[in-house]
Amino acid sequence: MRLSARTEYAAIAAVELARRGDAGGPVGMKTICDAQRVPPRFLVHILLQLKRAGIVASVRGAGGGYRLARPAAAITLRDIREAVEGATERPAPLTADLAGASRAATALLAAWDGAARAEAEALARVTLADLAARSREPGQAMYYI
Amino acid sequence: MRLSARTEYAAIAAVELARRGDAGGPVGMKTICDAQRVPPRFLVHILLQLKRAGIVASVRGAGGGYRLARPAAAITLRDIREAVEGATERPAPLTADLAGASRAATALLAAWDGAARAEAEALARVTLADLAARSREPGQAMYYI
DNA sequence: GCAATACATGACCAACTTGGTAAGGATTCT
DNA sequence: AGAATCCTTACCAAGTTGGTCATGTATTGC
Repeated sequence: MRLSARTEYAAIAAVELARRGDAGGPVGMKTICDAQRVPPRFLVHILLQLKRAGIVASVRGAGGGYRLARPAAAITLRDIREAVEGATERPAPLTADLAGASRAATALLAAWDGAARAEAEALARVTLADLAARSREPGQAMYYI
Repeated sequence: MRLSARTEYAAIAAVELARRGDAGGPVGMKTICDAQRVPPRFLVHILLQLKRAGIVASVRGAGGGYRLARPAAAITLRDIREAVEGATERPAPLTADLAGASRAATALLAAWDGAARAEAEALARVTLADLAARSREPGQAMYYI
């Protein structure tokens, strides 16, 4: 799985919003950037995409900022990835001339799609609430590469 | 899951080789291209990658061509994708400054990695032998998008 | 030996994507 | 009014992708 910087930043920001919750009013971009070392000029665009996808909501003006548009338990990593990368869930067939599409190509396409589905389902099982909770657990085992 | 043209072509070519089997000697590039509508000049490079990865073997000279280097049942789509796209299996963390890596980032990384693993395992379950057999089944249900 | 066949290799290129910056506009609070 | 903060569009450098081209090298058949 290839992970773009946009997607990673989007997830980091969303988890940060989930961690802060609704109390304390909306969270400013600056706060997120400071906490997570994300280039602010870039995060603007990403948050905008999340907003258009209905994942976050914004409050303009002084004292404004962002909050999650839905409960953290109702937002998954899959939602976030789709919001940022577009719903390119399913691998498009190169061999689009359907008449000549060999059965081999058909079988292949089904296989690619199965893998894409497996990945998407794995992402759909992780909610922002999970991640926020996990990020608060003390003494958690470090994740090593 | 994003699927590059290289990967798709590589898989198509590999399945074609599996379909033809070892009888009849090596299969020429031209044969593959004609059967599957792949630009020949491009396929050269892809087959070379597959060769370097030990997935196909080549025979040079007149009457030469390609064949699978291993039994079709021992080659999976995962092998092919890794051969072509490089073993970029695991999403690299942007927040590589480990000391400051928040627990949130750590939890996220584990989640991304889980999804990548799920996808890779799904691909590893599909062998070229499966695909070749499936491509020979008559009256198979068409795969619609 | 020679020509034809067919893989091998590296250079090159246009188009697109990615990651990020810049600047000005709109909205709200004080 | 003025400061804070989000919104929008435009722009840009660098890398990746999807190919093409030219040329080299190995093998077979005559």
